[in-house]
Amino acid sequence: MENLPPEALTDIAAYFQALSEPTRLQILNLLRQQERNVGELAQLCGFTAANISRHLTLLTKHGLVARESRGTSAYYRIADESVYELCDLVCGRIVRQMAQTARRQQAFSPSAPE
Amino acid sequence: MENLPPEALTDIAAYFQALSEPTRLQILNLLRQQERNVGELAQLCGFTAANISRHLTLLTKHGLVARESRGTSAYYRIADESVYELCDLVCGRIVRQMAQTARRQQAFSPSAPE
DNA sequence: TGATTATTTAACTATATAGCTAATTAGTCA
DNA sequence: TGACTAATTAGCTATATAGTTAAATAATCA
Repeated sequence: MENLPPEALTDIAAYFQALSEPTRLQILNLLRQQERNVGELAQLCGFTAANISRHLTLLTKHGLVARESRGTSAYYRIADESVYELCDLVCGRIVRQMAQTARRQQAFSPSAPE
Repeated sequence: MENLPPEALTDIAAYFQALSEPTRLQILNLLRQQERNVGELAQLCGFTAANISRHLTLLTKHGLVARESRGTSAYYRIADESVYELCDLVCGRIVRQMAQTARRQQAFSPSAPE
C-alpha cells in the first residue's frame, strides 16, 4: 500500500465494501461449511431469494464466491479462502478493542460496570 | 469467525465499512508517513476541512486513528498499524485477480490485448 | 475582551444500496 | 410444447452517506 497509484484506492475500497454488509458476511460464513444454492441461503439468512441473489452476484464479481449451475439451481461456494483471514484479523481487532473499552469503563466505575 | 454470535457480523461489517471509502483510505495512507492536522489532510486530499473532519471522526470511532489537540489544531495519527496488514492483503488479492483477468483476456485475443 | 484561526457540527443535496414484490429468464420433465 | 421450479432482473421505497456551505466551538494572541 506504500506506493499506490491513486486509482488503486478505489479498487481496495470497493473490495472492503463487498465485506461491509452483515448479510454478505453471513453468506460467506454459511458457505464456510458447505456449498449452498440460492434458495437455501435465502432461507438460512431469512431474506428473499431475490435479495440474496443480488448479494451473491456482487460477491462473485469480487471473486469471493464462485457459481455453479446444476439443474435449475445455482450453487455457490467460497472462491478464495483467504477472505477468512481478513475477517479473523478484524475479529481480533474488535475483541481487543472491546476488552480495552471494558477495562476503561471498569476504571471509571469499578462497582457498577456496564 | 467460525462460531460467531450473529451480532458480531454487524461489528465486523461496520469495521470494513470504515475502510470502504477511497477518501478514508487516502487519509490512512497519508498518515502512514507522519501525523497531520485536519487542514493539511484536507489540502492533500483536495476536499474541504469539514468533510475530512467527519471522516476522521469516523476513523477515530473505530480506533483506526488517534487525535491530539495542539494549539488550535487537531493532529491525527495512526492508532493501529495493523490496518496496513489488512490493506496489503487486499492489495495482493486485487493484483492477483487483475493478473488472472489479464491472462484470460490474453487467451481470448492474444494479438490485441486490452 | 475582541479578533483571528482551526475544527467541528448542522443542514442540505446527490447518489448509492438493502430490502421488497412482480416480471422475466432458464432449465426440467410430463 | 406446456407446466413447473429456481434464479435473476426490473422497478420501487426507505435509509445511509459523501460532498457542499454556513454556523457554532475552541484556542490563541493583541
